[in-house]
Amino acid sequence: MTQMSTLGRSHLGGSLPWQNRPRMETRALGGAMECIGAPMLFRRHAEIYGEGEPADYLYKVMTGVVRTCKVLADGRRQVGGFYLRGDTFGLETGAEHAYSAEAITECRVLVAKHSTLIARAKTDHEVAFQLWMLTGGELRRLQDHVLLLIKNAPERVAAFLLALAERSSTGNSIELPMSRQDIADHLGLTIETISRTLSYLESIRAIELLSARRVLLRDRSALVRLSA
Amino acid sequence: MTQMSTLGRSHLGGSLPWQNRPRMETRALGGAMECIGAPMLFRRHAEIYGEGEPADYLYKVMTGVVRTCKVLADGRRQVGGFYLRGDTFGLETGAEHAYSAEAITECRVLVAKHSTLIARAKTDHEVAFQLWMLTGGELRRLQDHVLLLIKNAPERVAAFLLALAERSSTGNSIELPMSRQDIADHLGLTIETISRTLSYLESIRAIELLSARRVLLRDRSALVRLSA
DNA sequence: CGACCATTTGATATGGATCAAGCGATGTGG
DNA sequence: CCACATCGCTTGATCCATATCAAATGGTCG
Repeated sequence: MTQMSTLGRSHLGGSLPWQNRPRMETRALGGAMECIGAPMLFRRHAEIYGEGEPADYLYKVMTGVVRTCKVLADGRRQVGGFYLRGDTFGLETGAEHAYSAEAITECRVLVAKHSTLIARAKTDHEVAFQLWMLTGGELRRLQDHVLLLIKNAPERVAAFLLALAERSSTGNSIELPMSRQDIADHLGLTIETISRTLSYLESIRAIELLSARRVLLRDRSALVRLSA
Repeated sequence: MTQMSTLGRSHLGGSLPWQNRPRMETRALGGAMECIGAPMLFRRHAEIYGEGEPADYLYKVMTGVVRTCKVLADGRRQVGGFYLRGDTFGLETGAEHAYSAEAITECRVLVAKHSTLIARAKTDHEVAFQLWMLTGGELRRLQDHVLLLIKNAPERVAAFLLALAERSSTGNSIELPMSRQDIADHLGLTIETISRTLSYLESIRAIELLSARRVLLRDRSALVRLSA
């Protein structure tokens, strides 16, 4: 709460390292994000906003990877999702952020004031529609995630790898910018199970572990079959 | 798909058993649902719409209970949610229903054409806002559900009972209109585990099983503690 | 080179699934 | 009115997938 206002002031007020606004590929919000979004830089592991803080801003990843998390009273953590280049996060229909958001890698992010977008939405139906669609997209992602959470470990990991490959669209070799712990907390498993399952997938030649953070999908159909 | 159009025609076209439109308690959609919604009756276990069918209608429960489900290829079923009186379901931002919907009990439901609401939303910001809020509410429900799915069995069941009590607001004695299988498929457990967990909760005096389908919450704080 | 942290691998424990039987309501036909 | 079938639920016994505990390995950065 307190930190968010600090964040808002310091980040948006300070001089920024790259004043030239990046060109955008997506048409979400009819370019509103690009028009009114202020660029910000977050370093690795920096908190972008905290759970329960006022949801005053909407964010869009330009470069880097962001995770959203929620921590239960006893320390268990749920990673709600990973946001890659082009993804929007932090959009809420309530007053507060339901999850916190943290930069997994150094990140460039566009930030738009929520109230400004709402004001626009009142006159521009397209903006209103896009806000709705963003929430709807997030809803669909969560529906898929619920389905994932009732599956077994190989199914979850296979589905995760396929989804990540789909989104990062970098061919068959995908980078895992997040730690095993992040993946585990996202899939509702432990780091040991993630590691073992990746080893298992390698043993059946579905993937190859080029390094801990780089995976080669060598048999997508096997992964699809596995992901049930 | 095919069935939906059939449903659309037959249900909306036929003469209805209760022509006097019910009075409504909620202000969702600024009363649009009440103005343009056609009343429909579904009997126990009737399918309201199927997964993958065109999402042409939006529904609101007047009486009875509805469940939404998704069935995986291998038969595993996920019950997405239970919808009680006053709840809206079937709202999609995509073209198709992500889940199917079925009446758990005999149900009276208001049905509004999706395209009509969209058309209204273009001129009436309030309607646009309410549609967004409905999707946002569903999103928040799903976020909570994801959190629930990473907990253990007693935590899940306790949280489920508390949430149901909250929503049905019928004091400490709550009715379970859904079967153990429905609850199990909602919480990602088996009927045996649901049954055992309820027995366990009774053994620690947190609840009392008045009958299989009626539960007395006799120690809410214990349930809250358990639900972590 | 050495310290540190992330990841992997191994051994064991355990919560919930599975398999199986019993029980209690509700309904049906004799 | 009762015998009996059915269905949903409960309870018991056992199994198994994943968690937990523990140690080894490897990669990174000073």
